[in-house]
Amino acid sequence: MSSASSREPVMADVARLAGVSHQTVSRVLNSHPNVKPATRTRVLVAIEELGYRRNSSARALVTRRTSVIGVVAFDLTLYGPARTLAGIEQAARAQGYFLSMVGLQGVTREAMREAMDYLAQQSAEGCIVIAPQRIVVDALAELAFPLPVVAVEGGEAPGLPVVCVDQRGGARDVVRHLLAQGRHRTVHHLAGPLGWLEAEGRVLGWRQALEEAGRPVPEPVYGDWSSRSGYTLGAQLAADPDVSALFVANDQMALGVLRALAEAGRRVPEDVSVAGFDDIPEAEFFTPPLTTVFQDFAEVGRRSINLLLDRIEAPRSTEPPASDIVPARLIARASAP
Amino acid sequence: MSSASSREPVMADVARLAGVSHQTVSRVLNSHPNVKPATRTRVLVAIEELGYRRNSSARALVTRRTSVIGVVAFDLTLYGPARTLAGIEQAARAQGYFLSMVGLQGVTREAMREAMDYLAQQSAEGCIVIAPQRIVVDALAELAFPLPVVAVEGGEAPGLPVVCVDQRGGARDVVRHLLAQGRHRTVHHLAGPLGWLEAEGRVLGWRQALEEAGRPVPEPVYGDWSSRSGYTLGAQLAADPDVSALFVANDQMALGVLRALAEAGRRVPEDVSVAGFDDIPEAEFFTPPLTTVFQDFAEVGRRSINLLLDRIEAPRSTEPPASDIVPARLIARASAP
DNA sequence: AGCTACATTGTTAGCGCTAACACAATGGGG
DNA sequence: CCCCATTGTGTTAGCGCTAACAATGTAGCT
Repeated sequence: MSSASSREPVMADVARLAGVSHQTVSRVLNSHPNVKPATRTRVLVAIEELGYRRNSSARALVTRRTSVIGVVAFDLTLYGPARTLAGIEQAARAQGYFLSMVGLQGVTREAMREAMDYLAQQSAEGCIVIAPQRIVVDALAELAFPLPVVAVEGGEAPGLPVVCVDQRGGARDVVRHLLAQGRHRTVHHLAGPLGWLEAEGRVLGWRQALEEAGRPVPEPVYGDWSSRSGYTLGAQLAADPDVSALFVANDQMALGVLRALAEAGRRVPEDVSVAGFDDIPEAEFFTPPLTTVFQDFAEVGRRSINLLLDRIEAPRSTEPPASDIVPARLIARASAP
Repeated sequence: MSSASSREPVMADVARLAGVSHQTVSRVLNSHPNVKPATRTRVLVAIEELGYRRNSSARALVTRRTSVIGVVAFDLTLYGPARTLAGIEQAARAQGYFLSMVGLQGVTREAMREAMDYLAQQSAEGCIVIAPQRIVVDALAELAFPLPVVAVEGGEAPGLPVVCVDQRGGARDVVRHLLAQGRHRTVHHLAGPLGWLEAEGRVLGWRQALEEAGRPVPEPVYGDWSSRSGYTLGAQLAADPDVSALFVANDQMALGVLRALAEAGRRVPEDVSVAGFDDIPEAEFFTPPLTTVFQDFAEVGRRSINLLLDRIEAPRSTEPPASDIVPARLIARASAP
């Protein structure tokens, strides 16, 4: 390897050792065509010997490309966002991009602008926003940002490229599955919080499936994604004898619901059928195992990087922003067989 | 704001508009002392007017500081890492650093080296590794890396600065709590996978508490953190009439255990007391609510950034690497009251 | 031989910024 | 009224790299 030296080696050091000009070293590093194989080898040997690494700042300065992509996320302890981030990270790395993380300090226009400023400060080339709330998507569509943006899990948004899972289709499938049991007059819905696009999509799908089947559409109840809210609201629903099938907007809330139903003495699935959404790894081990909807977040991450890179490579494309919808998949388990 | 121009404004543009030299603009931006207030104002106005933003690459090139900190994480869908990352992100931003995410492609020396190379390529100034496996910490301690490193959740590691939660203390508290009920001869342990430092710490604390109390120490059973493994191994433990108190190494596995016990007809806590570890938000809504141990991951994130920044500011400090242990807190609930 | 075409390498000029120094302009103290 | 310290500002020289062009060499053809 390299002998300890006072400063990191630079291109000129490699050039000297290889007996070429620094430009030839640059050519080797950038895979330019016209370098004699023998020369290339000498350069590579010199690089290895010195443990040389190209200075990314100098490179970015002259090429005007930082290879940095920003990711803005609101809450990574939620299953979906964490999973999506993992998918994004892998896809970005595979394409030679670096990922810069920014947490959103609150769900406001102001926080959104702040996060974007922060990324612009780093000269990020583009940005993926994992923020499933309507207000964030609206802010994104309104404010003109200095860099290309792709929203993830944003439902349909006007004038904004979006990648998301087909919430509506997933919800429709669940409700159809519940109705197909043949013993429910209708399906009640414990929805996610208002203002969340995923929650809205699931409400839409649920309603559509009921209307399609000519069933009454009860008023949905709104939780906040947490098991706690599932428990509290589940207790109310458990007290309502009309409730015999329940579609809960995510698995965490469904956990709380299962608990509330158990406490109320209503058996699942004998008395009440319950279905969730997300297929978190724990869902299979709820009491009873939860029927739910699987979302391929890794795929969402991959597609969002692709969409973003398209926009980065073709900066002023006149095409309208494309959106990309990943299908959901019903997973039937004992809570609603 | 700014009028549309063919290229982004640079410092010289601001200087021209403010009628000063570009160096004065630089002084204003870097809060140098000797700038007349009137001049400073003129410069700030010009910056605002042009929508000027300093080029971070150029700045990094000359200062030799990128303000980038790398975070290497293995699996962000685990509760602890996701939480820790959030803490790190906030602390880093507050200190003016950017965060670059790298996923570890596997738990090997090779993957570790690869991740570090990737960060070195970006000229990250330092790096926090969220990797709770022994092999990763060993690799970290052995390989000499080109940048300062802090490990998180690494237990005690020789020659490596580490921030972690007091696993041992937390485990000890749980076991003491279970024994204090007065109706258990001993406490069985469903441990985390071998090779995970957190798992090892919890085994140590569990054993210590039992020995302290003069109780027999049964052979621990090893799971893999997943609810599935908790369910499978829980079924075995449920069949053993000696098992009346069970300390499970994390909440996810505890969920599986609760299910297995329920299926085996053993009531919790009447027949078997169960305790977990982590205090995931769902734990309160298990059936029954789970006694567990809270870990302050946000604090862990904060402290790890502080430790890393210390090492970055004082590059060749001769002091041995400091470690930092965050206390754990027992949360008693119905599963082991 | 002489000329063109092309492959290969070197030379030069920045990218946008900060550090170091140079140079006014000021303001007491002798 | 000069001297020197202090304050404010401008000038210059890079940081390490790539793009553009210039300068070789080398082969193929007439």
